[in-house]
Amino acid sequence: MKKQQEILNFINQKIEKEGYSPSVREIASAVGLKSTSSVQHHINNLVSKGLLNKKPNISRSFVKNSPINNVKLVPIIGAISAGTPLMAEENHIGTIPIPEEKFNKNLFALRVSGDSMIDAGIFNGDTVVINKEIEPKDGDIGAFMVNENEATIKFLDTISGKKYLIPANKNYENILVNDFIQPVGKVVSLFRDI
Amino acid sequence: MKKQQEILNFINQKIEKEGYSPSVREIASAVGLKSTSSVQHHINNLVSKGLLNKKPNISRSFVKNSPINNVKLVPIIGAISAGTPLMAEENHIGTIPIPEEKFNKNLFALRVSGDSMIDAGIFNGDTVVINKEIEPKDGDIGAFMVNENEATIKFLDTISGKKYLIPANKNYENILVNDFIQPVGKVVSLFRDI
DNA sequence: ATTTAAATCGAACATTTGTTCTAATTTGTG
DNA sequence: CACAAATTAGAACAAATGTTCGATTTAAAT
Repeated sequence: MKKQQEILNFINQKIEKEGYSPSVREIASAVGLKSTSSVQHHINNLVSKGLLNKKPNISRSFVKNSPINNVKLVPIIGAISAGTPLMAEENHIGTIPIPEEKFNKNLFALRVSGDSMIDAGIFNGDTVVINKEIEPKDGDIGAFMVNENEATIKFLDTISGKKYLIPANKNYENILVNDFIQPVGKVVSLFRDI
Repeated sequence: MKKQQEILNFINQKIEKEGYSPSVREIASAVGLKSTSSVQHHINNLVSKGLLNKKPNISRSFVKNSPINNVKLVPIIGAISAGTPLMAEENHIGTIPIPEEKFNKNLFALRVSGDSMIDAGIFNGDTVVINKEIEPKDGDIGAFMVNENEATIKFLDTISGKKYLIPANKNYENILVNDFIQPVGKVVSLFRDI
């Protein structure tokens, strides 16, 4: 019973460390068994218990059942160079890991520049994740293209019948939404290195 | 040149989808090559270019060079129940993905409760990542055990020769550091769902 | 068209590898 | 101790697999 756990640990550890599965003989020598059939015996038990995944007759086909597979990477957009579209490859300055349950294909991340949202706890240098599928509604924090090349993070709200981009910093003015301001998506997460 | 990309894509795709590497023959039939040596030829090129990792003479030992492998999971600590140590399993309320370059074994995450650090942009419900290896210095934001069961996030600083935990909210008082207050680590990252 | 280089093929070989079978050994139980 | 069950060992085998070599075809360059 303890050998099975030992085998399971070694398999996961090997995949984690080396990037590929161990062979039955590598397992045998790692856990101190002299016969491959002893390993096979435990493997069969682990598989029938659902604790281990493998394909029959295929070498090194153990599959790691680790939560690390439930992570997706989202591109981070940095400075937007003139004329290039927002999501262009040359604007990507990194990636950010996102748990899969929050993930969909229309997420991306934006490096925040400036302190116009400081009262909302969004600081210069922070990274915000934006869901392009959700159009920001009144009261939401959204990302907007204010001209062809510049993206900004602001609250959206309606004041006396007109839509405004509203900074969270009294030193900045509200911006009346005109036809040249286009919503990109809703801000859904925030990351900061301290 | 295009075949090499095709092979690389198939390998990564296979690992991503199945969880283990393809064999040379599986690659051959997937990309439409009739000889294993043709595949071998391209594999050698890819390896010497540094675009592919594999161990010689070991089957299915291709290593996916995807950035998703460079992600580690860090436990999130929620409410600390009475009497249980900070890192006890029962306090873990989730995990948070962290890029590997920032990762070391002494990271964990804490769900922030309260608004005492609101002026530092740390809000109620945020998740902060704490490095237990770094003892917070003056000016740093750190996590501290204020009694056996309660952790708090505060600035640390020295005022007229005495150490204080300093909230970032004028509605809260500074806390004089006594023997019952122990540093846990330095706050290094912050995550927020919006 | 001629030459050169690159890509592909076909076959073969030596290991590696998963699997099976039976026997020996250890462990647990009454 | 005696017995049954679980674990391990040993050997063997067929299939899978990585690799190499020389020949052939294809593509590129002169």
